Amino acid sequence: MQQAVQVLVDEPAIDREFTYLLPPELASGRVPITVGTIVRVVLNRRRLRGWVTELDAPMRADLELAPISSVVGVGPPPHVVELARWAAWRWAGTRARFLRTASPDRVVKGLPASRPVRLPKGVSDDPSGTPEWVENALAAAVPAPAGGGLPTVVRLGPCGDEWPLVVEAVRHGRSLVLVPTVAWAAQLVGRLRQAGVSTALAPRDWAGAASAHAVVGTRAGAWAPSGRLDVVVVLDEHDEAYQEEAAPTWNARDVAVERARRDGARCLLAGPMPSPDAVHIANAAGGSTRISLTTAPRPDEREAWPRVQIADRRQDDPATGVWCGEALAEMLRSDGTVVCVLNRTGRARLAYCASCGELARSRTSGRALRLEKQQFTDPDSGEIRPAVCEFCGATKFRRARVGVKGVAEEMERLARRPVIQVVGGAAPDATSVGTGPGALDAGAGASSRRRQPRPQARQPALFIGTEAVLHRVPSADAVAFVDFDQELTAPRYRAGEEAFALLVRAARLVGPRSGSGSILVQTRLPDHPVLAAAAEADPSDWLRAEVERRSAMRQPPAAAWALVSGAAAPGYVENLSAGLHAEVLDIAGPADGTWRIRSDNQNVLLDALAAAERPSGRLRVAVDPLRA
DNA sequence: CGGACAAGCTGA
DNA sequence: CAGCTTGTCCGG
Repeated sequence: MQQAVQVLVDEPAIDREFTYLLPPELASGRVPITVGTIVRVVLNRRRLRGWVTELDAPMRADLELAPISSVVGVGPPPHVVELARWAAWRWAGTRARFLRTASPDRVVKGLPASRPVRLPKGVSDDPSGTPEWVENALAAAVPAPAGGGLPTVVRLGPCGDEWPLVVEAVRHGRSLVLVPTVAWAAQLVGRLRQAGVSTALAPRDWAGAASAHAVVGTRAGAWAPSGRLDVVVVLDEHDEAYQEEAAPTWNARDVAVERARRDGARCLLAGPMPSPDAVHIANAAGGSTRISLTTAPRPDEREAWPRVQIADRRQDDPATGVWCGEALAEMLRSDGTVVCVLNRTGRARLAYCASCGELARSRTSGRALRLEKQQFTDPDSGEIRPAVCEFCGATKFRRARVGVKGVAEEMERLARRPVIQVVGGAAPDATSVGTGPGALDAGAGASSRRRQPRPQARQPALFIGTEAVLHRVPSADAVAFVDFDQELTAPRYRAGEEAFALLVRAARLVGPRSGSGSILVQTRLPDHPVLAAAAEADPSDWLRAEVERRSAMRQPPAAAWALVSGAAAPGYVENLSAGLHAEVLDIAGPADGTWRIRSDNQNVLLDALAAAERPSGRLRVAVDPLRA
């Protein structure tokens, strides 16, 4: 009698399993047939790839089963196939999408034999020893039996050394370490190997990850084919690089946390600024119990932040310059490497009081108000009120409006040296097209020769650019944010978090407090919690306020959101509102063809999304997207 | 998704 | 009513 297996075809639009016969010659071939094995099948005259999802599927007497055409190669191990099932629920996507991410990009015919676990002897010889707080962090992350453990949040300054944490992790067993960039991953892999730890870079060395003691990976690394893990570490867990922008909007940190939970592994969410999401995850399922937080000792954390100088623009005479205050002017005249950041979005229109300099902001959300014809418009509530300064009662306002190009030209005159403009795609590693970096010659704005600026750390230079500049320039003596209010008041619920992340990046460019580097922030909101946190090298107060605000405004992670759009959206939303828990769903829309479904309980939302029937046609469901 | 097949529209 | 478009269904 022939064996039959279930196969999930690699066609997200189909998202169904089919039964196929497994011919004996394929069952005993070179590639072992397990759950996850990648096969080729014919479905409706089309040849498709697919994954085996079940061995020994029941025979179907009612139809003539087709055989599997061929075995392509090794696929994700069974527990990762299960993880993909969970992720499909968690982000309202199809399993095929996740299994693709979890599969090797080239055919793998066999895995290397699992090497005997060799604990890193070399690293334990480190004369300085393991810092006590690192030991505490690992100890705090002891997994509860039966996968009930919660992650520990670990806080260390932006220039702090994460190496002891990584060493301590691999010492505790088989580890998965996630980092936001390939460069960082490669550097960690090299260091671990040098220390004698068998290490694979995921997802690049897919097959190697199956047997390595330590796996270091970027976003897709969360899907590495490792066996049962003992420790999961996510470095810079706040970094947006972990989140997939296209639907399904999955986040590698969250996948890693779930993986740790399933394996009963210790889980550490580390970084200089714990994200509200991490706090939520570590916060015993949203209850009010205290979160597990380990921080580097205060002196260490303080040392790991550079000095942050806050230039209060309210006190500057507007006549001296629209974009440049005294402190910045002085910094520009210095002869070190200076990086100026200006996220010029032409649409950002800020208004500030002509007499006291205070920025006009919404009382509820803190977002910048729009000034139109002597009236303020609140971008959140749509409320309109007369333009009167809340602080001094004056009625005259000025508009702040600055762009990279104009500033670059003035900056050259001021600094008396060439300014290198770096404007590019927002994605740090993406090759930018069109607006690629080019050098500006002094005075001449229109240099026709465009070339990559190979930023040399040795040679002092003056850079200006959008936040992309923080990804391109490796180090600097100073970083200046020309107009930080734009970041602080951007019309996105994560604006504060993103602004803080920029300061973290800047901190890494200029180095720790004991060095000579510094950050300068021009602002009309000098008391903003984000700025206070960076200046004090302590994000505690900011985090507390941010978590409270998200909770009060029912924003993620306090509430779960799903944005639904596409041709099939109207029918799908109708099915949702007719569903079982419709009364606890908050359905709003459509606005620009997009509905927003909200619930205070994530499980309720996700179960409802999964239960509602999807009409045929294009449908995009984005769960907790970054921008909403 | 993409092929099959049915139902609807058009023009000589 | 052939010849074409448009829509719905379904796959092992």
